[in-house]
Amino acid sequence: MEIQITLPDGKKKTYPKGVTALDVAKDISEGLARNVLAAKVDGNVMDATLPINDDADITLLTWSDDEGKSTMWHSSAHLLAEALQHFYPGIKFAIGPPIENGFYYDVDLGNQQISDKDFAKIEQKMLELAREKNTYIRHEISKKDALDYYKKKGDEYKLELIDELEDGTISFYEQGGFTDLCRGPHIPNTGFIKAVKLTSIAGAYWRGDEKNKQLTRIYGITFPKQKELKEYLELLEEAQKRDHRKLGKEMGLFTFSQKVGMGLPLWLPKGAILRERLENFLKLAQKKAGYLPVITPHIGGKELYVTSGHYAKYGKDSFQPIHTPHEGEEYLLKPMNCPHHCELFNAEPRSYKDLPLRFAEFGTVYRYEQSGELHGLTRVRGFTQDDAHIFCTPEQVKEEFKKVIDLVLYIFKTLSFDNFIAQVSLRDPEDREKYIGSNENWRKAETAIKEAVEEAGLDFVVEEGEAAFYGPKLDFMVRDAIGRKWQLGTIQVDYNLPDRFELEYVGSDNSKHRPVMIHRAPFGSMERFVAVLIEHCAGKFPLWLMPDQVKILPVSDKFNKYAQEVLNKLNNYDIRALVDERSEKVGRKIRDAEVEKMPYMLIVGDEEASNGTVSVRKQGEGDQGTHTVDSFAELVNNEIEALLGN
RNA sequence: GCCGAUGUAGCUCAGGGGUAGAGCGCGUCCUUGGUAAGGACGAGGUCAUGGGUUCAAAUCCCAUCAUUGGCUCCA
Repeated sequence: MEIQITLPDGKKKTYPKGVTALDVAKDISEGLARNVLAAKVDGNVMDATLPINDDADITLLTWSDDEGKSTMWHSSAHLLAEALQHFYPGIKFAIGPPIENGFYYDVDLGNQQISDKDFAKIEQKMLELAREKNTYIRHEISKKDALDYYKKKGDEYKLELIDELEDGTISFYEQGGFTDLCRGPHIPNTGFIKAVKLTSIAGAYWRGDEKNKQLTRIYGITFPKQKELKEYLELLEEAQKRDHRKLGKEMGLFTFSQKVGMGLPLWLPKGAILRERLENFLKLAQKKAGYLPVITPHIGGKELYVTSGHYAKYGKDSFQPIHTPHEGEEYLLKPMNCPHHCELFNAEPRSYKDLPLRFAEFGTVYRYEQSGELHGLTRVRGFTQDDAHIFCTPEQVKEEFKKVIDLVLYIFKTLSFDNFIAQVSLRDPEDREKYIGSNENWRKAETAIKEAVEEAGLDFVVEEGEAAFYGPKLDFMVRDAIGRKWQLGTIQVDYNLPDRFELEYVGSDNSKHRPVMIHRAPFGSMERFVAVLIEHCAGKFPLWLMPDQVKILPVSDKFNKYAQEVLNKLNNYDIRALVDERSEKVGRKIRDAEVEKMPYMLIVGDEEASNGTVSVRKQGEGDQGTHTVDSFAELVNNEIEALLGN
């Protein structure tokens, strides 16, 4: 019996039935066969060593394929388990999947302890086992036998997993002296793993539920070449240099104080200037887009949040109410601006002619976050949202939504954020209880978002179960220096709050109607946005955002006076400059200015002072020749205008 | 909140049961310079906090606090 194998380039070849992907690879070239980690057969990733019995499309997966990498990391998790089993008798295994950068295994060590000091010996053992080139052998096994195996081992985690599997679909994988419940696929043998690095150790709850027992999670990563591990570690190191916490400190942008409280950032002058520029930039864009400014207080009466539904949902997990000393009133620190904005809408009778009504506010909100979750400026307890709420008719929703998408994209483009992910977050179809509002409204909102996103031509991913409890949303996600995903901009459709606050407008038919609300924040929060911006540009902000744009470097003390004259002139042009008056050589002043990422340096000495000029040096680019102060100012302002696209 | 790690000068970090260390930064003085580090001298620390062990603790032990890597959560 022969079968036909179709390769990705469309080439068809005939092989005897039962041929393996590895055989096919060997047929193509020995070199390829040495690099095949797994195979995709009719769209399913499987072991390269399994027989293929029917005509099939196959793709051979190597290290250059994401699926090849994750197969190897999955196999690496098994290898880690085998090594752990060697050192920690009685260890129980939970789950050990591949992840984006490597893999982990969750284990229950019983009374034994493990720490990162043990990593070296575990890594060595893994490499030793890898060198044995043990094959990963797949065993199809009956549910009963699977259960018996783990009953004997006393591993309740695997038993729980098997319990949920259907008989006939269960497989074990065995390599060397280790057998694990596993769907697969795996690499042919452990020999592909040439470099191993265990990266961290952490607690993780069994099945991700904090009510369950906490297991020990060991993270690691492996590579087929030692060199690649080295490169990866260097990359990590580079990324850490961009960490906004480090750069924020170095550049004097923000700080924290124990006395003020954890998760409550303090903006230093330079950071405040940066943030102010961002705010002004957005304010201008919003003004053009028809937003109206509003201002609301930092606290709100408890009833406000009872009405909005937030009290029932988050009351217990918020900063607790503030009580007035004599009247016994209760106020909450505002965790969001929308209830206040609803009351602004309600302040006057509204006509359909007023809609869409767009209320914008840089509103500072306070949310209780668990202490362990706080992180630099990306996860804080007090932050300022670039918030706005659009009140519109149901017919206007899609159009307004699209306009907001345009605004977000304009902002991202201006700041050259290009590698964001647009994520449409919908309800969890399994768990309707989590959400408030009618099915009808949810369906309307979800449809409006999907249509708006499609019409805007945006690439997006859909995540079920990620919606806010009151409505679906479109989030713009970006990654930070260490690869973590953060939500920046967000746009959310809400049919719920207008109901709860009984918002109404008079339609053209002279009867009352309920408006729809769109919550939106292009930056998300100023804190998080600045954090991501810092990491994105490694502290080299666009010129218009730089807290200090120009440093004037007198060649010697004798020219400090002329430097001050230049400074005054630049101030008149609204250029933020300062003078390096230290008694240092100009080479030193240049170096320091370069290191602190000063966009422009103006060297002034005898020649410049007598001609009323400056010698211009651009950060990272070097000498730009001599300019008059006026022409330099023009140059800077032109550059800024070009960046802002005005 | 839970599990792990860390906490020494303004910053980055070394050290380690018996006078507290380096580099950078900072200050003073010398030098007055031309496109990425001039020189000399100096100031700065109850070694996170509180207990314990010890003749003696920054060092060992315990607790607390903070920071940090994860987990859970995230309007």
